[in-house]
Amino acid sequence: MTHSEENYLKAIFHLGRQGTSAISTNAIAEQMDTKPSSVTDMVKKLSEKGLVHYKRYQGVSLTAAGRASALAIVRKHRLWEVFLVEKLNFSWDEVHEVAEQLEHIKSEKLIDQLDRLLEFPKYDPHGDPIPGKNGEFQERDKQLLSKLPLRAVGVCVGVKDSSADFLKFLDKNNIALGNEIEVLDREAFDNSLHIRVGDHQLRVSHQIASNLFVKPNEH
Amino acid sequence: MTHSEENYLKAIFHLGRQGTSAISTNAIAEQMDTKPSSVTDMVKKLSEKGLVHYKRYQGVSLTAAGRASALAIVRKHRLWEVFLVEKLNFSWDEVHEVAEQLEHIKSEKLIDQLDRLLEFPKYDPHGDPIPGKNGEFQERDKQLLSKLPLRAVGVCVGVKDSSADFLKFLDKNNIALGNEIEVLDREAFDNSLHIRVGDHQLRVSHQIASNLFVKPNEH
DNA sequence: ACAAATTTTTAGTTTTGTCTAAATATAATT
DNA sequence: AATTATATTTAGACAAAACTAAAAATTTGT
Repeated sequence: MTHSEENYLKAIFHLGRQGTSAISTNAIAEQMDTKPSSVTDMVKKLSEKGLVHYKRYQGVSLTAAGRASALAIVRKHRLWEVFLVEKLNFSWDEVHEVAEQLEHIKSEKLIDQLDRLLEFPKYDPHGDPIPGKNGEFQERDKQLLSKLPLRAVGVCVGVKDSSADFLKFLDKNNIALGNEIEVLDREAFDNSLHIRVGDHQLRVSHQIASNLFVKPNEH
Repeated sequence: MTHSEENYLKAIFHLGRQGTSAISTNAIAEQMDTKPSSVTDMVKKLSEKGLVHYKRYQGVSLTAAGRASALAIVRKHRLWEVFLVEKLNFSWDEVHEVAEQLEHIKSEKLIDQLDRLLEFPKYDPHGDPIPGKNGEFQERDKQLLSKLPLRAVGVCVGVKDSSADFLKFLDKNNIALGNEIEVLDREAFDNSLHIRVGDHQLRVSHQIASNLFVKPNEH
């Protein structure tokens, strides 16, 4: 499988996670920063290889084989991200670009051993789950910070937007995965929040709060 | 720079290490398992980019810029080989194929940090020197085992042929980098050697002995 | 339900890196 | 030095993956 084919499968997989219907040509083109006509070409090719279901004008979806391939790529991408952060001192806003390259390296032993070196991590540096060898993975029990009720306490477990800008903002404000977050107050006017992160407090806009995942404390 | 361009530069660099004259189109084609006409095409392109000196029918050599690029690739290749052996339990006959892929990953921070993680190794798993960030490296003081005089003692520091077959042979016979080797006897008829490796003894053919580098003990 | 707007596909072109087959230059042999 | 052999380059073609512009299908709006 070529790099390009892998990138298409990954994009289709990610689009499929959001809305669950058939994926449109235009959506793929936008996600991949390419032209719809290029998508049509590639989708035909993937269809002939049995990796996607495709009828013209009807959108695309992954076959079982396509989904398995996509999960294998996501697995590699996320394991490499963990490696970069844990072993090579990358910050979480720096990993994506390099992992996009590393995810295409072909060697089963490489990935198995990387998994072992990292002690079989379950989540990547953005809190997203890492599929296992057979593609199995469970989404973590998480909620957007913006959905948390007043006085609720949770642990920061992930981000929805993983753009460098957002991640740098979090770094700058000392918000990291694993931090305890409490909702102290909510401003009715603009839905901004007053929160406690560990032992410091700050105000965050609704936009920030609706891109941060927390695992709510039970009790 | 594309993967293909990088592979050509690396091949030209390696050919240049053996004989020091201009490199022929055919030699490059053979090294890269491609056709001479393809080499001509690529060499023209590299020449336009200022990476090689080229006059038609006159062979090729690296410019300073081309040499620097080649050294950067060799550096990456060899650092990845160390990583695979030291951190991921690869054996020295398994590393080449995967390192060929990893060497093309583009990220300066990645390589700097990998270098640090591995504690700035000077040699790769085959005993070849790893160029520094600025391309500087010194060939180790080494000799072919076949050139060693009777009774001489040396330390195994590298291989000339790094094919999987040869490396597997060495593994099978418990010969590894760092082992002490002594030449006990030489058979005049076929130049085969009776040697001691650490605390075991064996006979090796001239062909084996002329592909194994040792650092002769001073004394 | 029909026209307008949008989405998707087709047709034809480009670039990169490869190839084959033919032509040309260099090297070797007698 | 002429001829043969070998090495190298040119010319033309192809596959992959992208693009543009135009055509066709679908969806939307009234």
